[in-house]
Amino acid sequence: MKYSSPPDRQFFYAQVWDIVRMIPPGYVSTYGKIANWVPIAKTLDPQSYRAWGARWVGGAMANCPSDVPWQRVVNSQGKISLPEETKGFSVQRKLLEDEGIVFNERGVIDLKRFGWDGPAES
DNA sequence: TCCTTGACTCAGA
DNA sequence: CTCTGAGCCAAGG
Repeated sequence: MKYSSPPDRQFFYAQVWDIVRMIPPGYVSTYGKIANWVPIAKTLDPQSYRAWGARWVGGAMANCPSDVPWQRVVNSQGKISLPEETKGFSVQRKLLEDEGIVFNERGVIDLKRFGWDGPAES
């Protein structure tokens, strides 16, 4: 069956955190890319992973240890993936600006300029 | 056990 | 550029 083996949430999160910790200051990555860099459990259907991996990464960010630079993870549009009125939004934006990342008028980060290419590129 | 909800992404209009 | 719909797992109430 497609989802016979439930993903090990703890393990998945740990892998995500490891990758996020590799993002250099002043750069950002996206949920989707990170999901791609995490090895897919062989028991997991690739199609489901494609549809849910990014959200699981989001879940990992929501539960990350304090040593993980979660603020360097944004959505594929280059925007902070949190409601603007929340505390988290302002915290994330400030942390990123302190690292030198620039937001345009619409609150969008230029991924061409600040996007990180991944573990392999480092 | 059923129902809701979630830090997503991509294609199409 | 903005908005919509589809994709479809898992934890928690």
